[in-house]
Amino acid sequence: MNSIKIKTDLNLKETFECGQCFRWNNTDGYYYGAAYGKELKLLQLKDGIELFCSQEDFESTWQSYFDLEFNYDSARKELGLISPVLEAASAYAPGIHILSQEPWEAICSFIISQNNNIPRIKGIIERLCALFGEQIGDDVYSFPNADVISSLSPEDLAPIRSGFRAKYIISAAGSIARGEIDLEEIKASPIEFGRAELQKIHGIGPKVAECSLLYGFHKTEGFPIDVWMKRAMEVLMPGFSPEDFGKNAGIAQQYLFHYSRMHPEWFK
DNA sequence: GTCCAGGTTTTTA
DNA sequence: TAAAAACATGGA
Repeated sequence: MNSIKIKTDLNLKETFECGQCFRWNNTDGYYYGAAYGKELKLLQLKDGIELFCSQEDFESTWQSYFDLEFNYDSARKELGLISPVLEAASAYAPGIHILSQEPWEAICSFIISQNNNIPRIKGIIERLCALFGEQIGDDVYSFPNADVISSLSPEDLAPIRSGFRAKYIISAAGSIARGEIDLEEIKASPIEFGRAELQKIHGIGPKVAECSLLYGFHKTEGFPIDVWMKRAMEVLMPGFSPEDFGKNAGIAQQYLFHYSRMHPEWFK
């Protein structure tokens, strides 16, 4: 397998473990995962990353998936001017990139995330892929598309143990498979359209919609507010609102979310 | 046994 | 209309 070395500030550990994605795992120093129907193995280098894939796959999929062309350094500098706390949060994990996940995967994953914890979310998604995705490698499966999921019953989903969220997953898949919710149109439209459209889906409220838009549609002005971000804004950024962070609010959100989750003692 | 987890829906007052 | 309870599951 040939590999490609890229010079970048992207840090795999920070990016994969900051709560935006659920399908990447570290084994013996390498990261393994899948997206867009392709598996990938990665290695962190001192001044970049090494991807074990073809040049073609890099250019068609991974370059944009990992947001390698965006200047995070200048975004961090701009955000740092807003407040010292935000400057500290962005310096805490400066290698975080906002991934461009597949829209349906992001929608489905964050439906599963509601009132749930990250290890269990990962387990549910892993079982969902293994049972209903296509095999694309040695014990690696694609994320099952909405058409496949829409034809299932809650009983079919019982083995993934998603609990009360099963009916939401099936309902969302149906809305998308039937074309009632147009993912392409959301991608091409301003974020307000996506917020309204996604919240028409049974089981999607403001927070899951916002996560889907930021992580699945790369709407970087998106600013998901969960229990952590609510506390983080109250304690770390009093007087500020998401609009103060501008077009890179989503990046600010990710820095603050990760910074807060790594310091739970601040919110006791 | 109780509490909590990157919320949302349903029920209740 | 707004606040509280219910929703499945599993680890602490």
